[in-house]
Amino acid sequence: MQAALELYVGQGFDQTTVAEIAELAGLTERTFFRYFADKREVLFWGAGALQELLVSTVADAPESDAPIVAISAAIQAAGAVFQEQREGVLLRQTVIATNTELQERELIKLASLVSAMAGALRQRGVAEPSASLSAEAGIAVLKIAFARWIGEANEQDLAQLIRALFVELKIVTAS
Amino acid sequence: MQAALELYVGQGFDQTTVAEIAELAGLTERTFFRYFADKREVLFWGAGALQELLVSTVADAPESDAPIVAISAAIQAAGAVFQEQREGVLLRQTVIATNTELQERELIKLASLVSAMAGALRQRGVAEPSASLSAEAGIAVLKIAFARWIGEANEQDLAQLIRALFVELKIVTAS
DNA sequence: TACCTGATGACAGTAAGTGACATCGTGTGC
DNA sequence: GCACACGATGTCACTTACTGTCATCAGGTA
Repeated sequence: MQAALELYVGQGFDQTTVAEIAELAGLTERTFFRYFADKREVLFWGAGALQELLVSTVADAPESDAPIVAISAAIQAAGAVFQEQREGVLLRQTVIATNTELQERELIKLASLVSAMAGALRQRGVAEPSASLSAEAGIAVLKIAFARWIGEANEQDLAQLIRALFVELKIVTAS
Repeated sequence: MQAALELYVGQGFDQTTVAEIAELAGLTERTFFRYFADKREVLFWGAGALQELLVSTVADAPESDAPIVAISAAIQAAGAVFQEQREGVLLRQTVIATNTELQERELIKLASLVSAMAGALRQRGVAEPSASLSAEAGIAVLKIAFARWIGEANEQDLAQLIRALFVELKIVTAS
């Protein structure tokens, strides 16, 4: 992972071959593919942990919380994690921004988060389509908040940005 | 396109080589790649037209319409198009459902629709983040409505399903 | 000591995608 | 009627991601 990220950042994702990564890491190309399904997957190793965080946060929310409130709590928790690792997150994102296939991979990971959160809501007794709608709304907020958090120089608090966007979403959909 | 779809449906996307498609279509592999950036893109030829429909529907909505109302109209218009071509849409979707990379491609097309609609809203004077939030909400509704429309045997009206989901979204986010 | 097992290497092969150049058919100006 | 320009296609060589298969090797166990 370290070798791959180093090369992706240094010379670009497209310009980096798996052979180079393997050599830098001191192993074989074949071994690389035993750990990562493809060249892209290296950048999404943390997705599993993120999903667990979201699911457990939704699951552990107070029973009285409405679906969207539980989702909001989960997204904020995710935001806090990003905030803690700002440097690494920014680096990773600069790489992703340069390559379409990486953006595709990121989107399917987000879609997986939606499914997982919707499942966690259903576990709480929330019916469809409310569960899916809430989960989708949460990821939509995360996407926009994340983009702003990265795009703007002045470092805002991501969790706070997320809260503000949930409020804005409420206003926008109320019309 | 016809040759590719035929083969994808008949023997599966993964099992179909570009060489086969080219042969069936009576041209060269190289020529195939002059028309389609990759093997996946064939299935998304209509994305451009869909985007135009969404953008123009948003643009042409009455000035008095709130952002979410304009978005709702656009998504319903898209739904109507799908409804008209139900057979083809279903066929296409069975192919996409079998392959992860196709799902990724579909997601990035949807993300492109979000950007386009958000742009159309900004053109109407809607500020960020309202524009992006509304557009994201609209695509979220479309995704869920589409999944239900396809998944259930009893053929419901897609536009109607979409309308119901916008209402549900309003309720869900109001909490 | 024999053995089992999980991780890695070695190697051959498939197929997607790209770049460079040749060819061909069609229309246009003269 | 002819030379020419140009867009579309074919040809070919090449890179590289990814896969299947078998050999090897190190560490732990009976």
